[in-house]
Amino acid sequence: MDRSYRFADIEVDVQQRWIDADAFRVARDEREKFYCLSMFPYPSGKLHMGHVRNYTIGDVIARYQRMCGKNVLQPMGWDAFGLPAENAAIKNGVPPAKWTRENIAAMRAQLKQLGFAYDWSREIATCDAAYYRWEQWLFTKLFEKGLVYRRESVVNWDPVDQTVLANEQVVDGRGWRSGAIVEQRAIPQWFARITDYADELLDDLDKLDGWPDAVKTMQANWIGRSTGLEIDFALADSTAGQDEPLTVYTTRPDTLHGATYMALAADHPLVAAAADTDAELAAFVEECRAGGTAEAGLETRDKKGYRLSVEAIHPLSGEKLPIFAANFVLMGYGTGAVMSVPAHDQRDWEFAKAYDLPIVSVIADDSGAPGDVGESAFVDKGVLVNSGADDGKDFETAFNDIADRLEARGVARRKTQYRLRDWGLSRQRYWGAPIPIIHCDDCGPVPVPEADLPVVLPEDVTPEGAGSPLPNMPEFVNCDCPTCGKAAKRETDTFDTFMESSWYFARFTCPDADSMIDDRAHYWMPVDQYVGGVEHAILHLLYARFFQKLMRDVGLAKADEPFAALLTQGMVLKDGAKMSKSKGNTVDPQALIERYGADTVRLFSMFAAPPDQSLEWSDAGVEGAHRFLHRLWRLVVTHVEAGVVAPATRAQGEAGELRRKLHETIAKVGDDVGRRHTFNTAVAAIMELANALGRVANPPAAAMQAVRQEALEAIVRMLAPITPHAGDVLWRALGRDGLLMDAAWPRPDEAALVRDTLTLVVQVNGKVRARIDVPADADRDTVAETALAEPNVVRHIEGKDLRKTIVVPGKLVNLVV
RNA sequence: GCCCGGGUGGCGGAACUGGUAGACGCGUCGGACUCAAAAUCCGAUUCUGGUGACAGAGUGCGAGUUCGAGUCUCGCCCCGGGCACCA
Repeated sequence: MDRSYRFADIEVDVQQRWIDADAFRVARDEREKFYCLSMFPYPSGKLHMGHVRNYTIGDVIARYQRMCGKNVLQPMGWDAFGLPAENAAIKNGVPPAKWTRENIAAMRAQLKQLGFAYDWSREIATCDAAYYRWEQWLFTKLFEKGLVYRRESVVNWDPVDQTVLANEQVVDGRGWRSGAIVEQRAIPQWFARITDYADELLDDLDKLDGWPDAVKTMQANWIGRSTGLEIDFALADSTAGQDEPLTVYTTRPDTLHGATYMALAADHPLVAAAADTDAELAAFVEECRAGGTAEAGLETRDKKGYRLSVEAIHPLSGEKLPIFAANFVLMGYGTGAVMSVPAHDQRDWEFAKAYDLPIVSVIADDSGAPGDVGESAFVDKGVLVNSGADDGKDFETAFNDIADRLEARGVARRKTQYRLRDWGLSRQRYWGAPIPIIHCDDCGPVPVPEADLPVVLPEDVTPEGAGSPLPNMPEFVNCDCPTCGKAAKRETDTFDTFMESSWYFARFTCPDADSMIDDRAHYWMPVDQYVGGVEHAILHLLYARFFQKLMRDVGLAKADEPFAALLTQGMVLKDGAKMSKSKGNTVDPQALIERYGADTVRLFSMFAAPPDQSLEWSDAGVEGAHRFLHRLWRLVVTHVEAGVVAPATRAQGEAGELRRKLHETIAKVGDDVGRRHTFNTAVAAIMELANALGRVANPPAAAMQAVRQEALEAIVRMLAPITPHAGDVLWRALGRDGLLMDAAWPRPDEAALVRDTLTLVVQVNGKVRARIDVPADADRDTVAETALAEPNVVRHIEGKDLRKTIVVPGKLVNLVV
């Protein structure tokens, strides 16, 4: 073998061996399957370190499972529709399709250089009509089932560029190009009834044992199921020209006695009606519409209100309550009206302070007195006070008694509500999948018939400025109504790009199917391990779970959930900040691969941090990883020159000690890689073992040479998922045939793990004072006696009473004096 | 504002179920090899005091539970992710 580690030649040669063996192409067979999937990338140009980290994690898991004997599917594709392609088109005058496909080619080449074990025969690009036709098809099925519908909804409107902006394009309430104050504008858009699935999406989280609790909690909170009461507040008079009561929803009807005012969204019908005759109110409503639709912006701006001339009637006391139009109540949530209980809700409290409204505490604290609301709201649940006949009741009793009374009068209804809103699918964009709808003056919106699918997006188009070019393309827009045959107009909005990423995992199982998916999905699904950025913890993962259930309910899929296990990867940082072009702190993986090789880049990515935490980039750390590979290479060279031998199966003395270290390492690394996914500690353990091997005198005695052979074979196999190229060459140097990736993952020899003595820690009052060696089978009394005989222990307990002796078997002794 | 994470040496991190804080790597310092340098190898490296054995302090801050807390509880501070049209 080559005495020095020449990564460049090695990586090209080994990758060619994989290609020659067609090593990653998989099909259904009798073995246990394992579907390992990393979130596919948006083809933005070239790979960044976040991609490298993500795909290395996935590849390590896939290769590990393969060595454990499973039939492993690991595919790769491209989430190819999206906003950046349009921005690039405007900037460079290149059609988004061309830009996107060139990026895909560049990034595919980089992924191949990194040696990821993908079955490239399954590659998907979501901008291909062969792919998106099936989500168009599903949309028409959902239309038939009533699971999609059209209604008005607000968007960010740039009044200067005359276009709809994404939230990302609204900076401090202004359009990113024009600088104009962004307005909210309502336009008709398509929605999917994800709220019909809210209960199942929430309840099925319990089935996802392989998901991080943090992600499940975030999803549960996002869905936000609550039980409460919908209450009607009659208006005090009809001067506003409206007799409909104001309906509010509350989870705290026990605080109803403390309601002192009402707050309405600026676009609530009652506000709109009042604004017709009140110019000042109309101006306030305009002001509320400025600054975009993003929730973070709406929630953080100063709370403002405008008092209407109408008043509401409290349903219990009959008192008149003032009504405000308020900028913090949103029409999109619930009913667009809230009952305000300033004593027991912090936001209501702040508004009441600002507008000098009464704050009445109606919930007692632990002492039985009304909760103190002088400095802030008292939000705990408790016993009612200042509540007339309801005084003294606890939350549950008060909730039920008040609900019963109001329901009997027909002015309230118990209701389960969700924070989750229906999924808006429409985008006023060019580079996306066309929504397969035809608008007919007579028939209304008509889905495109299956035979006419796909609705193909014209690709030889370069958007030149703000707005989609599609509405200005008569050849795309003009068509005939599928129902009545009259001239009609095609829908020009495209789908939200989350549509494409909501089912690609299923399509990978059968990329050439002549239906959306076929029964190959029944074999491969669900994904056994999904790997991707934590930033997708809510939206992408929720939509994908929803789609899986939709595909199940149209009879295509069997699995209820798409991803059995999930690993959320942390960010890649440099100098404590996320790598980004704007910060100028990016590291180009390409340069690193050329300088150190793919194996070093992969090794550093796995070693520098646990996968679910952020990773701080370090050039020196990469050097360290590279150095280790050189050291390992030399270790194998030294060993091979001393002679390749049969690996040991038992050993005594010094060789036995080393062999125990080896099998302890095998046990730890298997657990770290297979169960914990803490690749950093697995690498550290392998480095420790390699350090121990480096201390073996050379040339060694026969018994030691056999253990070293066993150890090096184990190290090469344990590193195989992380550094597959160097490993493959070393595997053959050690006298083994075949592809390393098909070698069996090493298993610990239990017999080698046995110890006859253990080292225990002796503490006095919880502080370590000595260490003792005791027989592994020593009983508690023997251990305690040995501990008490230690000179340094004696010093610390002399002249004091021994009050307690705690013996933790195998760990420590704590003497309490 | 709301939801979810994180905070440990000079740096990245380890300590998995409440039981030796700092594994492994980087950096730094010292040594070996060399005419010299690079590479490589050996040793030291949380801080304070001490020649030393050892002693004291120490895991963002402040309380608490416990024989024992980086780990559990409560209250803060700071950083990161998400908030429905970035993907």
